[in-house]
Amino acid sequence: MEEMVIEIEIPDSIRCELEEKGGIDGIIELLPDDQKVKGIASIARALSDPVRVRVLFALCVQPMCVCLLVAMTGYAYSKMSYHLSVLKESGLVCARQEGNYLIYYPTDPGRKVVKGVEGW
Amino acid sequence: MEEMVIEIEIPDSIRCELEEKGGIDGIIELLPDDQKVKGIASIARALSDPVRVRVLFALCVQPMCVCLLVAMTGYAYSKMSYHLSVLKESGLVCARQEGNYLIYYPTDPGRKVVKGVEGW
DNA sequence: TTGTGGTTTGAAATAATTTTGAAATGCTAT
DNA sequence: ATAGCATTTCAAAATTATTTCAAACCACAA
Repeated sequence: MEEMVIEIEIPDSIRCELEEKGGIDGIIELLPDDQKVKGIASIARALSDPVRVRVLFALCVQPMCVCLLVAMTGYAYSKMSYHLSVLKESGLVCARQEGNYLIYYPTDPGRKVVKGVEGW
Repeated sequence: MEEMVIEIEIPDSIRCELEEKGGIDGIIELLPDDQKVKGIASIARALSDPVRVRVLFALCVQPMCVCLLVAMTGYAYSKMSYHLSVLKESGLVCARQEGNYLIYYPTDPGRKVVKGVEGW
């Protein structure tokens, strides 16, 4: 059981508050773990492009095939496909095949994220 | 008052659901407007790096000067400074000067975003 | 089997983000 | 002034993301 020592110089107001919380190590324990942090960053990255935000919201209104998304946005197929793949890899959307068509729709996490983000 | 016409071929299941919602234009009306979409994407972009997620969360535990953040993470000053500037430009954090030190802390939107994101 | 329509993939070009270390800034005390 | 410390800024390098177009793939129908 080692004593906690803060080696660096910082303003008193902060040192005081910091020591109450167990110093740097105390703060670190209050933070989400590495995996959680990476998960948050990776979902945020998936949402970091307006095209993908729009597509994800649209899919929450109703599932759509790629051609419909293309018609709605005016983007090229390959561009849409790229952004869909980013959303899919992040786990926010998935797809089912229906004949010739691939129909994309939000996953449960995808819907939850949209709900949360609407308040931003 | 024009009649709504959908020009493209899509699976019946989707065409049906789509027409109930007023076609493509109906969907578009249900979507957040351009500014809102860009705002969401820009906040998400600020959170799209694990360094920034960790820093924002840490600042929510308590305000910190840069040297403390550097001590906590082990990153170089210039790197930390860069990520803080991204967070600041996105409006998630701000800073006050205290003597020689710059003390960063979350804005209200910053705290709200952290709350929302904890559930992801 | 051949064709057709919907979708993805690949590679090349471009653009944006991140890292790094050195130099600059700005505050504070001497 | 000058010096010292905390922080930012700059420019170059490294990395990653995005766009584009052509080619490939896949399910289906003739």
